[in-house]
Amino acid sequence: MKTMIKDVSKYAGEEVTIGGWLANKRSSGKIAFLQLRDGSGFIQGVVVKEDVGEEVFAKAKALTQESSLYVIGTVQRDERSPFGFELVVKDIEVIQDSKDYPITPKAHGTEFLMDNRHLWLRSKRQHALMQIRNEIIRATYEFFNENGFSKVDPPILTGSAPEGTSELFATKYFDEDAYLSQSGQLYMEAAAMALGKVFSFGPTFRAEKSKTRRHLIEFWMIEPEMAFYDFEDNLEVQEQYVSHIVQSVLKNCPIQLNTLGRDLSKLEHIKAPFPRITYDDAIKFLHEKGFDDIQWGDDFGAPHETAIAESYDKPVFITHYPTGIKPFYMQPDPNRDDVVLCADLIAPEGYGEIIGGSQRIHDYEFLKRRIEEHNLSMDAYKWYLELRQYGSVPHSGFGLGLERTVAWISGVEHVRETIPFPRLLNRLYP
RNA sequence: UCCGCAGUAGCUCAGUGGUAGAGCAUUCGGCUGUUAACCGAACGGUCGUAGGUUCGAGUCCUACCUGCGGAGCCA
Repeated sequence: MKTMIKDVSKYAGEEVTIGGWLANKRSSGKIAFLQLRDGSGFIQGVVVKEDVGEEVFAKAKALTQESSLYVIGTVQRDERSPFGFELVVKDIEVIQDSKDYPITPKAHGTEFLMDNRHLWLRSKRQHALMQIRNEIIRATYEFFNENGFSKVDPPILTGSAPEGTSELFATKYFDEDAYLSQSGQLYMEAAAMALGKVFSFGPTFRAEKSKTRRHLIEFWMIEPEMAFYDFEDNLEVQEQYVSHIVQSVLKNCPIQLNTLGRDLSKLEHIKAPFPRITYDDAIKFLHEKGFDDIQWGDDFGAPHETAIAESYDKPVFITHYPTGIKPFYMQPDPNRDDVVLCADLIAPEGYGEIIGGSQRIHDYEFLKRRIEEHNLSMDAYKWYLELRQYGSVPHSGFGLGLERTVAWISGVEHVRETIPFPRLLNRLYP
């Protein structure tokens, strides 16, 4: 059994064997420094010529970037290492000699790195991002499992197009038209009527020609749905969930956040409750700020969202949007039917909307009327309407975009680095 | 789809109408508890594509291709 780098602190003073790759090397006539990685972490191996002899030292000097190898050595505490430990190398066994590794230890452009995404993932920065992504996923399962939710998997292939086909990826289901899912929400509503509190975690596809740092063609969404939860209950789940994942990353990924140079003071205070502002007040606020390009009834653009988010140091809920700019299934405010019981959660620092959620209409006749008003196919929504015929209850849910959340917590500019193999407007390779 | 920026060595870039350059990578040599190590040498080019202006184009003009940033739309 090989020792994992992340566990070496348990083996101080002992001899271990590590299976890994050479990330980089600095060598000379008398001493060589091997930057080793094994997937679990990074550590420096030190090869001293007078201790290992000519043969092993020559082997160390000849090592090339990203060669795979077994390294046998003694774990030693050393204050010069940012990690606290080094490996004093005794012997090296090369598994495969790597030639001309494309990603050199110097600056590279985005296009080149994206063309080499399969190799770029090995870098310290990308490794840190993938581990933070994994921690957010782990903390998501932890949060929902501990709070009585069941994970339910909605289908990815769907039949008729729910809300217009322009942003859907069309495919064939034998002889029928089919589309890749752009949201599992409607299915999750059905699941909530069966299991009470449910959440999904899966891919989502949007055939939008979006070209910004916040957009992917294929991205992952977490969609909880809760029976008997009203609008207010929904917001409380959201702020507790987001607080939980931020605090989990702070607790379990300190090395990764440090690798990324993340300012921890921007994350430490992210705890429920989160501030709220109504759409009405947000419009007033924007007018006071000098935005005269937006009127009541318009949806916010990215600059508007950023301006609102900048006046808070936590994520902020924007609530009660006009009915006309939101989907047909959202429950109107009982006090005024020109706004709906919905909220978007806007992340700080300009990362944009990370959650969209609402209370859903549970009255059969009303929902049916809404479907008609939106000129949607009654056949396609037959099963969805039936949820309101057989024991309908008030219920709410939301969807969180994983990559935007990873980008915000990690502090990286672009969502393309937060998913292993991003699908972008002009990228399907590798 | 619209607006803006870019494309020169494997990579990152400089080159301001007159002989194609540097750093990194690679190879060879030197040297050091090194931190994108450093020093010396070698190797490395259809200047995105097509056309045009000019005695002469990497450089100026036109079109196209590709990428990046942003908008719209959204998570």
